[in-house]
Amino acid sequence: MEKYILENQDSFKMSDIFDCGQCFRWNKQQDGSFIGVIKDAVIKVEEVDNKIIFYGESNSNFKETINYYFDLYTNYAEYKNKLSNIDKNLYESVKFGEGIRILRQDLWECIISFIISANNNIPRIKKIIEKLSFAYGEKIYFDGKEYYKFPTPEALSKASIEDLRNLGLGFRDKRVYNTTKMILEKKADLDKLSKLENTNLMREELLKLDGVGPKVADCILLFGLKRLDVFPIDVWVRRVMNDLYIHNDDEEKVNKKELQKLAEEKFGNLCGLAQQYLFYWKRETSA
DNA sequence: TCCCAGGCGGTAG
DNA sequence: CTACCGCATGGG
Repeated sequence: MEKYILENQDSFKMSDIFDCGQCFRWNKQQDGSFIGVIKDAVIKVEEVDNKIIFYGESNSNFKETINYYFDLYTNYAEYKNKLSNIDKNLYESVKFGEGIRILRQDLWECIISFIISANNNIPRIKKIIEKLSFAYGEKIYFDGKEYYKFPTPEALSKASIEDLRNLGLGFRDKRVYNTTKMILEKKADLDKLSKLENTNLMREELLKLDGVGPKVADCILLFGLKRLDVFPIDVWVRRVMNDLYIHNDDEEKVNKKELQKLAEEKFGNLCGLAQQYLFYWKRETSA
C-alpha cells in the first residue's frame, strides 16, 4: 500500500471535488473518506488535520498518477482569483466551491459516462456506471474488498444492446453500443483526437459519436480533455445564468447560443471552470 | 399520477 | 437553420 501526503494545497476539498458533478465513480465512506477507481487502481482519499492523504496500490508511479488525475500541477489560486474579480456572482460561487479542481479523467470512460448522463439524474448515472463496471470491468481488490475497473472498449463491446438494456440504460443502450463499436474499430480515434490543438476540431470529432450532442461533447471536453474554454449548458446552468444575468421570465426560452456567447464574453477562456463553480453553487444551495 | 433528471436523434417546416 | 417529440427508468 502506497501513501502520499499533500500539505498546504491551495484548493482541495474532497466534497467539492467529488460532489460537483464532474465524476461518477467516487463514493463517500462512513469514515468520511472517499474511494474511487482511477484507471487500474483503487484510491482512497482522506483528510486529516488539513492534510490530504492518498492511499492505493500502484504498479507505476503512484505520486504521478495522483498528481495528474487531481491536476495538482495546476495552481487554482490564480484561476480563482481571476474569476472572483469578474463580478459578485462569481466571487460568491468560487467562495462556495473553493475546493473544486477539474479532474483529468480517462477520455473513454468520460465519453461513455456522459452518454449515459443524457436526460438522467446523477444518482442513477452512478448506479448504471457501477453496474457496467461490475458486469464488464476487471475485478481488483483493495483493503480486502472487491472493486471493478471501468470496462475497456473491448470488454464493453461484448455487451449486446439487449444486455445494456437489461442493465438499465434505457434508450441509451444503442448509443453506448454504437459508440463503443466506433471507438473499438478506430472509426473514432481517441488518441488522435486527444492530440488535437483546436478545441472546436475536437468537438467536431466527438459529435460524430452516437449519443454525443453539444452538451455531452462539452462535458467530455471539460472533464476528459481539460478544455477549460468550453461551457456545457444544462438545465442547472441555464437556470443560474438566467437568474443572475438574463432575468427572462421563462427560463426555458433562454437562447442557448446567446448564453454561450454571454459566457465566453464574461468568463473568457476559463468559462468551463466558471460553469463548474456556478453549477455546484446553484445545485447545492437550491436542493 | 405526474414530473423531472448534466440531452440526443429524428423528422418536419 | 429552428422547433418539436419520443425515448427508458427510477425517485420525489
